[in-house]
Amino acid sequence: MKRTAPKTPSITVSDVARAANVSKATAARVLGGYGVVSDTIRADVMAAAKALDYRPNELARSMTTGRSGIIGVVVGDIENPFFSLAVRGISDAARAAGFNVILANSGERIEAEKAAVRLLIGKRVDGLIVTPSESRDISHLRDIHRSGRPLALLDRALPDLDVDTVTVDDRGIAMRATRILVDAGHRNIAYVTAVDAEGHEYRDLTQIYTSSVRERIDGFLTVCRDAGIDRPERYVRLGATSPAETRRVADEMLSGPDRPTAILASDSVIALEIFRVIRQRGLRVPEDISLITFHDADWTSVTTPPITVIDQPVYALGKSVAELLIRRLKGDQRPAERLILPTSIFERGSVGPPSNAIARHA
Amino acid sequence: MKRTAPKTPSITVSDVARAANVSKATAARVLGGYGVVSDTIRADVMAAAKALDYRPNELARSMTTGRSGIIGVVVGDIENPFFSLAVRGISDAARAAGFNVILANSGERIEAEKAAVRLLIGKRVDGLIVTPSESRDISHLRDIHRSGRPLALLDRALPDLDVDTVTVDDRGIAMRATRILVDAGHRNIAYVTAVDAEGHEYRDLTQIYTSSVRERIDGFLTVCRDAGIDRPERYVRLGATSPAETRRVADEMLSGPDRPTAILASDSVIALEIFRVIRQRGLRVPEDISLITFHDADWTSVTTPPITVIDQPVYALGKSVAELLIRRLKGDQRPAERLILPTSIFERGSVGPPSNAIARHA
DNA sequence: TTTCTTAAAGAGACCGGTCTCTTATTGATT
DNA sequence: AATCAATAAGAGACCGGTCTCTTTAAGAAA
Repeated sequence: MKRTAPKTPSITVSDVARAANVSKATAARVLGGYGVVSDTIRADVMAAAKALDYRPNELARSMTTGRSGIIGVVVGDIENPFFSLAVRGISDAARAAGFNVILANSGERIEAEKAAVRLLIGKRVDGLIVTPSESRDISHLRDIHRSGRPLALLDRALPDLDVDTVTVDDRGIAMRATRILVDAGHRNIAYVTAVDAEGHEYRDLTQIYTSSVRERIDGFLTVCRDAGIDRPERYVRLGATSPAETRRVADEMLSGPDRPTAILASDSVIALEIFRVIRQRGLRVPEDISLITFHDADWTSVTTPPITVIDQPVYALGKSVAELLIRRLKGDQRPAERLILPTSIFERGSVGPPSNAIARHA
Repeated sequence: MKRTAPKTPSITVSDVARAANVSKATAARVLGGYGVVSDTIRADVMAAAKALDYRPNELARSMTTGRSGIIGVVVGDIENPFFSLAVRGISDAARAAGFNVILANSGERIEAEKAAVRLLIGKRVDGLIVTPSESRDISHLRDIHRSGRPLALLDRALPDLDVDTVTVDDRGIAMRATRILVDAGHRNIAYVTAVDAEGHEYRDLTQIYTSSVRERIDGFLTVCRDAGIDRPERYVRLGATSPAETRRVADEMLSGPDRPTAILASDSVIALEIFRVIRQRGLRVPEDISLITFHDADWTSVTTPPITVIDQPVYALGKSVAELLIRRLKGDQRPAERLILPTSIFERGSVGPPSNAIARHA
């Protein structure tokens, strides 16, 4: 154990003031860019600052001002291209408004999310953007609110939390996607999501604490039921939390007695793994299995066949939520806004008629 | 303009001290977890803190200690899966050691990189990890060094800067990849990189200021020359800085009089776009064009055919550089280390014999 | 009982900025 | 020439922690 950190004696306003033969207050006015200073003195101070290579201590600055110029962002998984892209949207909007972004990963684990929020509040970020991984435990999000810092929600709404929120119409778009599959003749459609629940088996919507996924499943089931499919909830698969888990889920699903003829994947990372498993098992898309996935990830357009996707406006999602937050940071007081961005479907080549009837009899 | 920020009067040590009927110093000892305090007093203070919902102000804390517990990371482009993965490696190592990460994007622009470094130094991060976008202008990196903060370099070495560095053997692996193409019979091999230079035309290595890319081109040219290929530098293509630019470069390249029969792409984002263009032009991989890319990105294994890739140990790259930096932060004084991690090639299906001879006469 | 040692708590300076309040100087007004 | 306002610079408190130094109290040693 070292006794103390190797203090780096950096140049302070006082040092500059001394060198320029002015008071600390005056030097601070010049260096901080506030208050009124005569041109001659300003020049002197600037010269001294340059000579000494003065660098402001942002920490000290934001301690007194109470503002850090930083927006804290907590996302589920930065490696997921969905989030990378949303984060770029956030960063671009933030930079444009003179804010910086500090990024934290929750890994979709509520405890990590809480820790990240606590850290960011401790660092006195000016505001936070969070993708809440759960709707059950949102005490930490309430805390943000209570701490006086604005909070905005990305991609996932929380009915109980009245804050700026930007999402897409998950239920509606899931319905549209499901309808494409139903219209193609599918009756055995699987919905695969990373979200997990008690017992890893889907029973009903109240198990699902991620709002976007709940909405999607709701939409999916609604269309299935409308189409007269019996107990479609049987085909909802949970727990595709990692590539390995997804592979397990997919393997189990594809080797089971009644193999789905179509799959709706909740994100592109899951879809990629499912696509791999389909291939490995010697099955063809869409002849043997149809596939639609959320998020127009890079790879979906270069596979053979290219994948039909739900194109969420991911970049805009990030940009909008950041803009909403920044508006708040600038003192806007209007009631919380819930933005729902339009979403479309890119129909490519991964949907076809179901194979089972033909296959079984062949 | 609001007069002042909406001050949130947060609970401070003094508040807790008052509530617990002890001095500020004692409360601070309990809350800060240092010094000696009796068990009874400790309990009192803790109770008061809980009752008041005290949250330490990390800003104030790190101002006095001089330590922030934060590692600053400046990468070229977070959206590039290469960097996302490396950042995860960094984050994991950091978290394991009790550090947090603050991430900044340079967009491979030197000015943005400098601004990011300045910002992070201002925020008093404990150390920095940078992927230097240029080797020409490294004054800002020198500044870090001078400011007493440790710096570590990721993926790109700087001969002039004697700091901890983790890279791969870019030259060697480029040679291996090129040799695979040469051995398959190719004589017209293009190397496509995002790096740009004066005039956008490759002339010689001294134009290239990104060490990893310079190394790669060097390896590439060496093998080409050894194979007796005439002026292989003609086939080096610069400026694939964005998908649109890549498309432009690829289009120009593939419609030119002597179309390459094989392409070596400097990263997976470039390769994806090239693959798209190849497809659009009705060309086949590998029958018409062979393709190898750096980085084993997700999509490379699901295309038809799957792409032969150079598998860099990206996660390990991030993890190692973070570990090196953390070692420094803990006071290690040993001389700067330059780690070179081993790299391999996954031969998949995107390399075949050249087509031109046959194609031209067919 | 007195003195010495040690543990525990208190007082207050400090980090590096910001910002309010005060003072000195200058020019305009009558 | 005298008064007043406006401008520029200075003095010093403050933000919320940490940390050194001092004081107090209690137990051990003589």
